[in-house]
Amino acid sequence: MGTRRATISDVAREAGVSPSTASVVFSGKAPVSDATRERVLAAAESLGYTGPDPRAASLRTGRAGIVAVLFRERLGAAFRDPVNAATMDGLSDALAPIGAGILLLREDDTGTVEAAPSLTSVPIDAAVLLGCNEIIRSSVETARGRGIPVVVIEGDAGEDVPKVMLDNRDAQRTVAEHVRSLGHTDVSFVTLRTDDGGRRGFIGDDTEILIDVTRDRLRGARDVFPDAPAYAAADSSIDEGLAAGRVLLSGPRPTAILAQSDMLAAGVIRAAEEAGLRVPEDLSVTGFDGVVVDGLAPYVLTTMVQDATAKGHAAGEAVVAMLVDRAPASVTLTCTFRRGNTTAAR
Amino acid sequence: MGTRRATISDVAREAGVSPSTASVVFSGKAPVSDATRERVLAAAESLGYTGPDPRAASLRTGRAGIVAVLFRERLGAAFRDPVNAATMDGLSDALAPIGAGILLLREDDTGTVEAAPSLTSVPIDAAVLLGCNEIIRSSVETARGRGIPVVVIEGDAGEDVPKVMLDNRDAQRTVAEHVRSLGHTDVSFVTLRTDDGGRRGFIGDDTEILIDVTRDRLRGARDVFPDAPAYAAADSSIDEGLAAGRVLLSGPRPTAILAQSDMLAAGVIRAAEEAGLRVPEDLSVTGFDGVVVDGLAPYVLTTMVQDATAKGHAAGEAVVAMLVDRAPASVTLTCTFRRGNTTAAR
DNA sequence: TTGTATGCGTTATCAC
DNA sequence: GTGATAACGCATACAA
Repeated sequence: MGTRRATISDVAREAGVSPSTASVVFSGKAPVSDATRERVLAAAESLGYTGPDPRAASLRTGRAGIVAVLFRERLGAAFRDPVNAATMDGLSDALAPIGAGILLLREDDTGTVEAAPSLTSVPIDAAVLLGCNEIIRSSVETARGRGIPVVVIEGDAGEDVPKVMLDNRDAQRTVAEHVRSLGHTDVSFVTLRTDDGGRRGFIGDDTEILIDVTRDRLRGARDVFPDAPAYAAADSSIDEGLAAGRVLLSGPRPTAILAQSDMLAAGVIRAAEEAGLRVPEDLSVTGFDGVVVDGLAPYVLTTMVQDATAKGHAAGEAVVAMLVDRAPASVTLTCTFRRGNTTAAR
Repeated sequence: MGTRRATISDVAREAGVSPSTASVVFSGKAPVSDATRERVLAAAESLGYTGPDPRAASLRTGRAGIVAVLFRERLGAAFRDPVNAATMDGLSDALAPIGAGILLLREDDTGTVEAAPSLTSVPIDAAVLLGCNEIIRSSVETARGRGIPVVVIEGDAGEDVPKVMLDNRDAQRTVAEHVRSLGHTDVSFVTLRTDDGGRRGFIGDDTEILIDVTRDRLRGARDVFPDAPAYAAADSSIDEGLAAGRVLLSGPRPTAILAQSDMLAAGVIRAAEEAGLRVPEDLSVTGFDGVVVDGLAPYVLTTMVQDATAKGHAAGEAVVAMLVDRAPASVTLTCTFRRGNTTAAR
């Protein structure tokens, strides 16, 4: 038992071939006669050798077969959000051709830089930054310092970092214009989180918003309703939307509420029902994302539909491009307006 | 530009020290005088060296700082399930002390073994198998063949593979007994998926169930109601529960429906509302998991509460134990009964 | 088609 | 506290 694990050299020796020949048998990078292949495989079998050690191979080839995705939040929280989940699906698909695994990295909330595995301590070929903000931005420098390709989703990390963007501001403006065209003037907003802490409450100045998506969508809404109050939720969930809705419906009542996500909008609708208001007759509600909100039927949200899977896919393709030395493309995806049954004329 | 990236030897030379000393400066594994540390750090800075290459380090140390989690499903689907998400949270926390990242691996549905990164082609220190079934079980052999420690969550992979189990059968029996004690005799079940395909429909024999959790919970329910019909959902979601509920409420109507997850139970409740039934007066509904179902209020499900975070945490601790050569513990977590307001006497 | 030689970048060990 | 040396296991250029 204390015997050391067989290496490819051991296999080669056992098979009576050179290490390079044995290597080729496993990598398939050069033709090998059937006879030798057989012998090598048999030798491997008899020695309990199950293939090249990925650690050694990655040192040699410079490829680890791993792409890191960097999150701000706790991993669980990150995935409960259907938009993130879809993004991961798309990323995973786009990465399949190069056979790269996805490594989840969580930017240390605690500041215990030592213990946290980070872009620098783990073998990766590329990194995808999701939900970029001021803090995460420094990771870009770290990664690029090591020559690791980086792609940013919905964030800006400088000129030469490929990004996958969404037309958040324009899209939110589109919804807002729809609402205005219905005659609404008393409008309130429910926004996504404004910082990593996830504090709830009314937002004064949008400079206090540290998260790009939140800020951009709010600006789009303010393009149409400059003075409408905005209430920040702690995260994108129905329950947060419910809480926000309760607050917004308790004072002087708006006739429309624009939420920055469908989950939040669903919560706002519940708050309205709770207050005895009918949607859309008494209150119009809009969302953002176009995700399927489990259990929201019969409501169909008026919302901007984004293709989160495509977002992940585009990021994955950019990664693949960089890894094969092609120029990666920055893309901006656009949302499409979907009129549901949650908005009506005033 | 074409110049090669600096190595630790370059830094050492620049600083006028030996490579081993430079190494120690970065690893902190041995005392170094302040003066030399300064010089090394300065040299690194000037050469743009940002620390040891993880690939080379992992070859040398035998540690990659990565723990793989193997899923059956698409990544996105895997995480939308709140139980999985919580499990990942727990795992991530338990792994934090050793600073390991989490690598998502999806067992290839396609059979394209070549392209898919798998336990054998990627540098990992340990693997966690989630939602074990017959297919995934072979992965255990693969991993163990390479000397990679493996932990299984809710599955059995043989005597010497540590597992984190849940008392699924006992727990489901507990709920069933509660329902029976309320006087119910006409009962139906809604189960989790029975195989990777996720087909809907009534289940005949439980030998056709390939997923351990589903089979165990069903057995617990059958311990109390041996002849109750069981309808399999395609996955654990409110919408699937709604579909199943519609089917079960369209024929001879049961007075109670036992669902194998809270999400499914929530859907069943919607189906009941849709059919004009009051819960729990006309129909008792139970769930499983004890997760927060976003937007289900004012209902509080009668359910078995499992600590999914603890499950992930236990798996993580087992991994850590194995990595430091301690004997890992197999644990069985137990669920606790929670009486909500969705069950009532017949 | 097969073999030989070399180095990928690091760190553990030991001696000083 | 510091330095010399030897692996770690493999893949590739090149020669045969």
